[in-house]
Amino acid sequence: MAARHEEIAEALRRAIDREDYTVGSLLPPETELAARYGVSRGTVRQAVATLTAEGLIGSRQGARRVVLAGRRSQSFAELRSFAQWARAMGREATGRVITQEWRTATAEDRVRLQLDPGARVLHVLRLRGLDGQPVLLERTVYADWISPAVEHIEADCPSVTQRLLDDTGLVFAYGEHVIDAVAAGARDAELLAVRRTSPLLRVRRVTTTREGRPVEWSDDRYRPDAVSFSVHNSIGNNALARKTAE
Amino acid sequence: MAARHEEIAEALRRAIDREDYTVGSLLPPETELAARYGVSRGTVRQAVATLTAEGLIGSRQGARRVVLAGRRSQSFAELRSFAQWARAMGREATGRVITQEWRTATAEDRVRLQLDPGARVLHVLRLRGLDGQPVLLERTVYADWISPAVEHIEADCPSVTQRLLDDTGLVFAYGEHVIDAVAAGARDAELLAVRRTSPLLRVRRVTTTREGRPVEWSDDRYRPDAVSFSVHNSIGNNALARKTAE
DNA sequence: GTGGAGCACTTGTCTGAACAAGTTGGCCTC
DNA sequence: GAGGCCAACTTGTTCAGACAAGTGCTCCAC
Repeated sequence: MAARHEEIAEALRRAIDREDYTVGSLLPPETELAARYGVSRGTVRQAVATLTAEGLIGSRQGARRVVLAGRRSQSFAELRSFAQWARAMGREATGRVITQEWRTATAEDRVRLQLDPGARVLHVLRLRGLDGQPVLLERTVYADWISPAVEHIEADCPSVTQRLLDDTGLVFAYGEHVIDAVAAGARDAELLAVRRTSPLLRVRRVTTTREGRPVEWSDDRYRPDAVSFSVHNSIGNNALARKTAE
Repeated sequence: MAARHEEIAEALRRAIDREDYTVGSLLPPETELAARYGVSRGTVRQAVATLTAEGLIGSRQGARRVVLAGRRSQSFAELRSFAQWARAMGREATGRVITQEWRTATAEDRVRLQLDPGARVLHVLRLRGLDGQPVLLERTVYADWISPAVEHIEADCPSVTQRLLDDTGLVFAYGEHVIDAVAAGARDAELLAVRRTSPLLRVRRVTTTREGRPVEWSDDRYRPDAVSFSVHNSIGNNALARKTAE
């Protein structure tokens, strides 16, 4: 936390948390906040823009900003790492590799991961749990250039993301997620301890490095009684988009 | 489209669409863009910040911005209105009210919609389709102050959002969405023309006005073979958050 | 050739100022 | 009392400049 605008954003978040500003109430004007924190109006605007993007407050020209949400659905709960997310919630994440094998990249793999023809990719089927309960089945395909580092990670490593960061310095920086629902197959049902045909929440995602290079793509299936997703959107900020089947 | 920074954002979007900048390539430096469009660096930064939030480009201090995604998953495809979204995709939206009735607000209704005890709310069950195929079943509860306007809308109105805007000037400005999966019940199955227990994608949402006042909350169930959702997130921008069951 | 130092380049942060545009509430008129 | 107009307030847009901080490349020494 170096930047002044981040400090101010955090101070405002805490104030909302503390209910200094309750849901539905109005935030002070920018000029007042600028004076209070001893910064220029631009810096305050940067701070409140962050909160607006997070969905905590609403903003429109001419009117004072309004507090939209109170409970801080821990937005630092990173989507990047299952283990980091679990720890942030005070839960313990477990992970276990079920199967792991090398295959030649299919046409779909090559498109999603920007690979050359004939590249060898690593397919990993991993079961993940929260406090001992299985909640997520991941079918992940890793790009050829990162697969060797993934291959030798022990089967019960709780955080692959952290492990890759420590070993190779790799950071998962961007992700594209497509969400739908599927019926559990026989394998899914057995591993997740649900009945066959019971509904699962599916997230297909592609993760890329800071440079924009795809690292992995994955078909993740969650037990919907254990995990859900939440998105905030506003008139000027459409993070979530509806899609039709291709 | 009045603001200069929006024009520049749109110009850059089109350039990425046209593949003037291909996926993985680098965007010109801010100073060069500023010179090209005859604006200050701050205005360019506002434009590229928009594209960064949309997930089209990646940004990090010291390095040139990189193009992350090419295909413009029409991000103006509003999440606010099913009908507007369908039209933007060149599809025809239909809607039909199945049941509609007044009830006294439950405790849950009062919390979600910020209502006083004893308020009367309107429950509407609405089936929506794309090009004649049923794809979405909406169970919506409208706040007492807007329900009278909703009550008299004809049963087959294709766009309730548009209708409320025309009739009352109401704008749906903010939304909080929680996404999971459920098995189709008997009623769901019959109306959506799927087998009972087949998986449905469920979105529970609360919509508010520009002033931050809740208008409606809804349990929407989509046929996952027809509709999915997509979200982009990045290291500094977590629109999507994972949640555990309460 | 390998590693490190250094440098040019690029993005991030912040200021202070000015004007545009939308909102809100009060006042005045009819 | 109802309606409309206006003025104060507040957020949105844009500018020009300065410095901080991270990246990536070249070049040099070993």
